[in-house]
Amino acid sequence: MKALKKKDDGFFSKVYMVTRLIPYGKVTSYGAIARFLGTAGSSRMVGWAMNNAHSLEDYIPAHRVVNRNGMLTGKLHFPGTEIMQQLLENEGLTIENDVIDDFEKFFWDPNIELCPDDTSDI
DNA sequence: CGATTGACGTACG
DNA sequence: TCGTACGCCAATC
Repeated sequence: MKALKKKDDGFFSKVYMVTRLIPYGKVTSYGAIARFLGTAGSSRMVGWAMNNAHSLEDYIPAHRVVNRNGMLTGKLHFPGTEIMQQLLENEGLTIENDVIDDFEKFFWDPNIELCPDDTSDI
């Protein structure tokens, strides 16, 4: 059964997995991911994972992950100060004053979309 | 090896 | 209602 079980080495792998699953034109929050992983209070780790994501070979759409307020807090960490905003706008979102307009409208909750029940076995 | 930091979130005053 | 303090876990200095 281990084969079926992804046995994510840890918190980070899960974060990357979920982040990669974020559909085009959608965004999510660190807290949502953290909660999906079962560690709602460890939202900080999600941010750390994003920081480490730059070293990953896999492409991690970190620009689709924002804070609870829908603010592009991590945009400063991108190669360009406006890269994150540009990417989101390219996906059809509207960024105003570094804040996503209608954030909840584009919000993508992994707990709902990914069916947490499935992860129980996978 | 110990202390600090870190792309957040929640609780409390 | 707004501002400040604390907690989470891992990585870095």
